[in-house]
Amino acid sequence: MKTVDKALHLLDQFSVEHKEIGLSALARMAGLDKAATRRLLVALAKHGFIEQSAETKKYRLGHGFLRLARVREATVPVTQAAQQAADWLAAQTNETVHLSLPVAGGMTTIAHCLPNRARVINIIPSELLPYHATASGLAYLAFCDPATRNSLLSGPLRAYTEKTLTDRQAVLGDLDRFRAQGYTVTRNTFEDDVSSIGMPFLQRPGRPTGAAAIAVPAAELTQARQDALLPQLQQAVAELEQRIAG
Amino acid sequence: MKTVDKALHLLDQFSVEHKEIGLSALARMAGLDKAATRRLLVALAKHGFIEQSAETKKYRLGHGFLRLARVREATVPVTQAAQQAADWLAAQTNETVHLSLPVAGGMTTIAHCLPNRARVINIIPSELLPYHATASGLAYLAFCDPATRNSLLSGPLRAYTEKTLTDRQAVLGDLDRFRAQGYTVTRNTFEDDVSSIGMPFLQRPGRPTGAAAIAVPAAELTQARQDALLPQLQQAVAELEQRIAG
DNA sequence: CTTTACCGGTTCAAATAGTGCACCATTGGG
DNA sequence: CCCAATGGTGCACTATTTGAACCGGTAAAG
Repeated sequence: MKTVDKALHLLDQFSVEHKEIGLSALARMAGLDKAATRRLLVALAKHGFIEQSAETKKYRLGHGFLRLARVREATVPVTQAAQQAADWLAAQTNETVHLSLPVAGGMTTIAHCLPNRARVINIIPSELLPYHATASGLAYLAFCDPATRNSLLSGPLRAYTEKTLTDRQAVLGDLDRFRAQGYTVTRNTFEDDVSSIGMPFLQRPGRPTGAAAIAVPAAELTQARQDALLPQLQQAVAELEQRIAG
Repeated sequence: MKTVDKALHLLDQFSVEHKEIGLSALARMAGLDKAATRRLLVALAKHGFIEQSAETKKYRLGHGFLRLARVREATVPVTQAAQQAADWLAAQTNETVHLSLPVAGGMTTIAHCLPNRARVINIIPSELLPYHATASGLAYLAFCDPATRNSLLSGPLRAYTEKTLTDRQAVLGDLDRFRAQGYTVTRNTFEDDVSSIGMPFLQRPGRPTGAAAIAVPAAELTQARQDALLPQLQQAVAELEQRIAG
């Protein structure tokens, strides 16, 4: 189904950073011919997944996604449950929390909560969390099936900081360790001075849906702090799994 | 792009009423061959728009929609603005309000608000509002372009109550009247004892995005009541249009 | 006031991708 | 135990998608 692949690949080009894209630009970004791109856009538009700005002639996502997101949320109420989990965990730990789901290129934030204090780790919800450099991404990788893992790790591993692991073998080694201990820890691998503890949440054993993570200023993540945070993260994940199972 | 059409047509089969659908059932519903259906589903699943229940083997919408709905909402914040408009209008009028967007087969509710009193018109948010039988649907039809109108009215016109107009010519005649006066009024055409006043909200002149409607117990919609409600509906729509234009 | 270089959009012969029947292996009533 | 469903697949046949080259228009550069 190469044609469908291409159409959906077009949709993947849109993001909070690229809300509206012109025909030529979109064709270039997706690596497709202009004519093909246009045909695909017309088909997508027919079903409300794409619309074209009348003045700029640029394309943007259509309202079709609102309806289907509602249906999806009625089917598996993750977003709602995730927000509850985030709020609870942030209140318990007094740290920044975020929950994310896997998409191509990284994990996307679906819920987050900042604690009530002055110095906190901020979160940019639109930013994709790379798989190899974040506690959330690694948590997902560690527990997903090997085929998915290999495909997600197939691209080049960018170094976000000096501490980012860019060697595939080293990452895979870490993943084994993480899988054994049931959670992930990263220190300054995505942003300097930020450490994180991550844990996947599963729909059923061996099938991770997404990941939860607590982000802490690097200096504050002592062994004692980590030991204190872990059970709380575990409890939040357990309750979330309960809620999305039904 | 017939292939893309078919793939998207599959997605249209899913609704709050049909959250999970088996392969054969889905093929039947969409009027496609089983093999073709499966190939399309696999392609959709690859991009996170479909997932398969491991136990029942049935298919359901994937999490891809959550992400893209977020992007869409960041692009054109209709849902948020619509909810504000619904809340304001319900408070002003002390009546039930709902805002909806056009999709295949009817208008889908994106925001609604019930007033603070005992006897109210209830709303089932997942229910599609048929174009020819509701104030919202007619409001959209009256102001959209003729080609869209014809295609939306092309199917058989079901009689929901004794008062539902099922003659295409009669509906078109009403639409002309509605377009002239700028709003729609329906009396018991979708549910008995419910009257509604509807109005489209436009992205730009001649381009309706969706519709707002006030639902009132039929006996209460006197001429005086209608005259009182109309300016409030107008104001709510005007403010909503302001907010979604930027 | 050209010239150049984009842009969105369209065309049609050539190449490729999608089709759907017939066929499994399972599952669950009657 | 059988029949009628289900989900899933292989393959000869055929319809669809492709993309270089092409418009006409606009905007900045010479």
